[in-house]
Amino acid sequence: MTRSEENYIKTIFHLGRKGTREVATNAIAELMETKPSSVTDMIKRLSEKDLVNYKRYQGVSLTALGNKTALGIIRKHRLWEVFLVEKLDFSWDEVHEVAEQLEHIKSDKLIDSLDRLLAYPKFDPHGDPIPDKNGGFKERDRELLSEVPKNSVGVCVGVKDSSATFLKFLDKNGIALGNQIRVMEIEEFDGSLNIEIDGRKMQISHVIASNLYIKVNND
Amino acid sequence: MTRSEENYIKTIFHLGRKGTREVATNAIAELMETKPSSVTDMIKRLSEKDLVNYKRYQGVSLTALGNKTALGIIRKHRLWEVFLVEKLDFSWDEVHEVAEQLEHIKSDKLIDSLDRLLAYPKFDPHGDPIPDKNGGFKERDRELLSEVPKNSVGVCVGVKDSSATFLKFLDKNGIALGNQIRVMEIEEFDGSLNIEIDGRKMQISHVIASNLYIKVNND
DNA sequence: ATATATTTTTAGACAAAACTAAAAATTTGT
DNA sequence: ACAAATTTTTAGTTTTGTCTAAAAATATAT
Ligand SMILES: [Mn+2]
Ligand SMILES: [Mn+2]
Ligand SMILES: [Mn+2]
Ligand SMILES: [Mn+2]
Repeated sequence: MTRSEENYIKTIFHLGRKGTREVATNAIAELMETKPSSVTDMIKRLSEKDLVNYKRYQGVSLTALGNKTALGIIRKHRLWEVFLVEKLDFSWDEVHEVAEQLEHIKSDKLIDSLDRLLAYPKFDPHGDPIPDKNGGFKERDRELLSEVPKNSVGVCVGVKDSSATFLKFLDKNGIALGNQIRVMEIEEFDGSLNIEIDGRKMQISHVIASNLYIKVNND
Repeated sequence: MTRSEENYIKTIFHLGRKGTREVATNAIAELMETKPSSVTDMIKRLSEKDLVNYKRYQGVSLTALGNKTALGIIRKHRLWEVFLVEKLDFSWDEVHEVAEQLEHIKSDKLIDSLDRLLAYPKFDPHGDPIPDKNGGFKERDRELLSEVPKNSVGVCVGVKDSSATFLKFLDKNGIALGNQIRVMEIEEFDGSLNIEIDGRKMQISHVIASNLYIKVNND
């Protein structure tokens, strides 16, 4: 598989999770910053190789083989992200770009050894689950901070938007994965929240809250 | 720079070390397992980018920029080889193939952090020197085992042929970098050697001896 | 010195992956 | 239901990097 094919497969996988079963040509083009005509060309090649199901004008979905391929790439991407943070002291806003390159390195032994070196991590630096060798992974039980009721208590376990700008914003405001969070007040007017995070009180906008995942303590 | 351009630059660098100043089109083609016509095409592109000096039919050589580029790639290649051996328990015959891929990853921060993680190694698993950030490196003082006189004593510091087959042969016969070597006898007839290696006596053929570098103890 | 052999370059083709512009199919609005 | 808007596909180019076959330059051998 070429690098480009792998990137398409990964994008189709991500778009297939959210939203509808069949992924639209335009959606792929937009996410990959390419043109719809290029997407159509590539989809045909992928269809030829039995990685996607494709009927023209009907959108595209991954075959079983395509799905397995996608999970393999995502496993590599996320393991490399952990490596960069844990072993090379990268910050969580710097890892994605490099992982985009590293995810295409082909060597089973390499990725298995990396997994062992990192002590088989289950989640990447953004709180996203890492598929195991066989592509299996459990989506962690979590909710957007913007969706939980007042007085909820939990721990911050992930980000929805993992852009560098958002992550740096969180750093600046001392918000990190693992922090204890209590929702003190939800402002009707603009949806902003008063929270207590690791003992410290602060106010965050609705936009911020809708990009933070927490695991609620259910007693 | 594209991956392919980088591979050409690296090959021209290696061929330029040994042998003559100007590198022949055919030599590049042979080493890269490609056709001479493809080489000519690429050389023109590299010349356009000021990475090589080229006058048709006169062979090719690296410019200052090309040289610096080559050293950067070789630095990455060798650091990754050290990483694979030291951190991921690869054997020295397994690292080259993966390093061929990893050497093309683009991130200064990545390679500097890797260098730090590995404690700034000076040599790769095959005894080849690792250029520093600025492309500087000192070729270690060493000689082929086949060229030193009888009774020489020294330490094994590198291999000339670093193919997996040769390296596995060395493993099988318990020969490794760092071993103490004494040349007991040189057989006139076939150039084979009787050596004592880490206290153990053995006989090795001329071919083997001419692919092992030793640093002779000069007293 | 001249014919022969070797090396290198050119010319023309091809595949991958992208693009633009235009056509075709589908969806939406009234 | 039908026109308009949107989405998707096709057709035709482009760039990178490769190839084969043929031509040109250089090296070698008698
Ligand atoms: Mn990422
Ligand atoms: Mn991630
Ligand atoms: Mn190597
Ligand atoms: Mn090496």
